[in-house]
Amino acid sequence: MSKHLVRHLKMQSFTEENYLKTIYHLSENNEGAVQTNAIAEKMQTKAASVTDMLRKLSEKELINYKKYQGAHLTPLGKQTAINVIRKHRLWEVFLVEKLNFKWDEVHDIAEELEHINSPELVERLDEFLAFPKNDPHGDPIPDKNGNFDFVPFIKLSKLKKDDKGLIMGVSEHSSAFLKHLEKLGLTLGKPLTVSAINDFDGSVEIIVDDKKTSVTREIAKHILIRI
Amino acid sequence: MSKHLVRHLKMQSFTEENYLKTIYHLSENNEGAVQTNAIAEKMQTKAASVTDMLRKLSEKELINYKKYQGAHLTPLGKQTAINVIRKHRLWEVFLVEKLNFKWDEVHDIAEELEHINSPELVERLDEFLAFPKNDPHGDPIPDKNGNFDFVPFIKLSKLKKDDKGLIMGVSEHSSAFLKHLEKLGLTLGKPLTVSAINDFDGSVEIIVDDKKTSVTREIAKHILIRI
DNA sequence: TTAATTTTTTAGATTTGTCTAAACATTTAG
DNA sequence: CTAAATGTTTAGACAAATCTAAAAAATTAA
Repeated sequence: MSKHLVRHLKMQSFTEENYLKTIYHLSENNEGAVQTNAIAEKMQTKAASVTDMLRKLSEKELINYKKYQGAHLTPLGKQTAINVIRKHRLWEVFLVEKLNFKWDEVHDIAEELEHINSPELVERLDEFLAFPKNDPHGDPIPDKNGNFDFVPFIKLSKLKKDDKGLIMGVSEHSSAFLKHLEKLGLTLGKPLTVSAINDFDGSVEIIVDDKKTSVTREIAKHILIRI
Repeated sequence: MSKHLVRHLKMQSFTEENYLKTIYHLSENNEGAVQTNAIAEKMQTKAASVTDMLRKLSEKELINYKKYQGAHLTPLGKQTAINVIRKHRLWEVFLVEKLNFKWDEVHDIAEELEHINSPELVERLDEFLAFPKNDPHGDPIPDKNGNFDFVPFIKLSKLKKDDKGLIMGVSEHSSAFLKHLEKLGLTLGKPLTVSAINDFDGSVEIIVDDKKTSVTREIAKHILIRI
């Protein structure tokens, strides 16, 4: 890594930050230690590379790690991860609100911007954007102390016939997925009603804007609803 | 360098981009080949490291380089350098105009932002900022084709007694330098008159806002004037 | 509870960008 | 026009992050 990127005191490389972020996301769902292979898969790398990095992060006291036992974040590592996530989501808001990008175009750019290291920049950006609570995909933006404004939600795939709700977010950020939702009129804040659930394949039939449409069970799992 | 930063087709690392930018700036003043030591000094690195990098950039056809003969940019290398400079200056405008940073606070942050790789982002940022012609230090911002809107200027150190002009820019971006100018009321666009030049040390006495002040010859060299 | 399978780690290489020390070229001065 | 000084390159090493192939540990299943 070039010396030109080296930061001030708590130096974390882009790569280290990406590992911490991945470990954070993987421990969001199932509590407990995060496994080497799970990290490798998420980061599109090899288990051997992950092992090397886990040892390094452990030496820096960013994670707790013992051989064959997986990893979990220390308070310092968690704080670092949340800060990267905060930056990612704030930049996404900027890209959509100020530069008129669509919600399916911002993920990759934010992956780069999230590593810019300037606490002052983050706070001023937050202010410029009027302290947004959620990013363009509905994900909560942690405040400067790392606290999330937690809003409970249910996966669309868990709803029953005749349940109603608002689309609050998505748990998949790929451009293909988001474009598909857009085509079906499924955007943030939209009210919907479940009109039927297909016994055979679990696909969900919904009514949005008075129009009937249907999504596969796989897609329904990634649509987050507030009832 | 992490694979997470790897760009699309014409992949240039941050380091490579910084070398190209430095070579560009060094060839702005004195035409001809840029010397190894000059690059090493500007980049705060060693001549041996520069030699290695020059060979690499030469293989990628970003510079022309022959042993002991220095380097100069190929059209491709020049285009790459100008694009980095364009991004740097646009981000500086953003930081000052939108996030209310002072002109002496933006250089280091822009050094990071200039490497974000998204042509779409740059064009949208340019539009968002209403296509600015100059950055907060007066430097011209190349357009998307790499063309500069060239405005001729003279260094304050070259003016004679009773010459009048406008402050159009600065050729030194350190916070200390810029804060000093600010304290003297020397900001962009300010009209000034040279009231005297000190024979002994070359320092320049000027009148700004009807107040008499004085700058050393070294400082005067970095203040750019349009008569 | 041994055997098969999966997961994880180790060993050894590779790439990028850097360094120091020493050798080699070029330029400048006497 | 040599000799000294300056500038540049080579050689060899190192740290970060990655890889493949093989070994070791843990888990699952018969």
